[in-house]
Amino acid sequence: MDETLPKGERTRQNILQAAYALFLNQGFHGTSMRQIAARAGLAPGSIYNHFNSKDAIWEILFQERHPYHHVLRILREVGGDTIEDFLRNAARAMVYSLEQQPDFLKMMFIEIVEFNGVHVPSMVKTIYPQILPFLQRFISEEDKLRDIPVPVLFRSFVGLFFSYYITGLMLGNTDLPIFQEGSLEQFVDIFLHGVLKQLEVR
Amino acid sequence: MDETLPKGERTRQNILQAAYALFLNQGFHGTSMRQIAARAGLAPGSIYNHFNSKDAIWEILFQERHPYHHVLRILREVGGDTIEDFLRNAARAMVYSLEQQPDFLKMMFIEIVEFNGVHVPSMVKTIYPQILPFLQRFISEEDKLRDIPVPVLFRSFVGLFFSYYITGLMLGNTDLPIFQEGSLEQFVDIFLHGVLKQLEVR
DNA sequence: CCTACCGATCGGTAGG
DNA sequence: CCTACCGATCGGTAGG
Repeated sequence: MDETLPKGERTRQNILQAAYALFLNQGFHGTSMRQIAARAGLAPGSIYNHFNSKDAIWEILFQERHPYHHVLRILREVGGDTIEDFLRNAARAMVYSLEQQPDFLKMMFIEIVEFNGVHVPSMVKTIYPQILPFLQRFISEEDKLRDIPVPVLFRSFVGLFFSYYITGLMLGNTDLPIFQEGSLEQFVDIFLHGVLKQLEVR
Repeated sequence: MDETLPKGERTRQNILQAAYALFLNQGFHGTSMRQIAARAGLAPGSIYNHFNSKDAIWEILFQERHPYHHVLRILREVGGDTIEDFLRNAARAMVYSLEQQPDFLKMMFIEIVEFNGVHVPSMVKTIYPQILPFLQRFISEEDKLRDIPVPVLFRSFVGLFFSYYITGLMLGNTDLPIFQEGSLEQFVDIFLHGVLKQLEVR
């Protein structure tokens, strides 16, 4: 934890970090304020010096730690001369992220299961301007792409990782052949082949 | 409700139906036994004549109403001369199901968010034999398919609907152009193009 | 003696 | 930031 922060802000961050870890593991309603306080090293009532309610903690976390921050950062940082390279590199970066913190997509699932998505519209308003540059990138290379609306392309690409994540969890930690290493690379390959007019021979 | 059932069984089914509806709307920990009882037309304590605990209710529901029943029934019932027709018909049936009961995939999200997937492995054991015939179908038409492991194909197809569902919720009920009618048809089109060696001209 | 269920209440914990 | 505590409600069980 950053020692240079004012003490109050440090405590606030401790609470957020504790809540984030607990919510991802137990869900929102499965986590008590007492658990959060204990993990943050506080007395139960002290959280309310920093947040008005349990819901308020979720609202902050959903804004500040929504997976879209991570996904957009990846999309911004990866290079690629062609749209194909760009998508492959982005997918590879997503694989790496999912390995590093396998649960970071869970934020979205918690919002849907426990809040019925009530915080989603305002989040979309925030995201939308940040998505436009990438839609632009698809549009600028439209000649290489099949005739599919660009927003659908983008949605389909993002959906790929949810598809991979949820089916992975559905298959569980079984040894069935259906669950094998490298599947995501193959998911991406199916997507690229489905989206590009022609694929380079590789 | 079936009047021919013995009264005890009828009550049991009322409880399961009430719990199912409430869990899909509020999540597991967000639903109280009292709410379930009220919706089933019972006194709060009476549930315990039929189930030992709240968890026991979830375990039954996760077994009996898991989306895989629905998905496998669709796959069994739809026809199609070619693998392409089969996949398109199956996808169309899934679209219809998602329109009729938009939340039926939520079961899986609740299990992941609120139970960390502890009930998944035993469910997979039950499913696996029922999946094999469809894998077989892919294998029998392998000559029409690109060189992708069949289990990955199947997983990718199932994942398509989760991808569509979750990105739909992420986009919320906004009027943004990214969310448009017919997107799922286009998702399926991308998948088919990504999976088939050649697509019929249409 | 069984089932299905009641009103009331158990020990603990929820958010505040 | 803590201790102490509230109104209410939690999941689960009592006797009849």
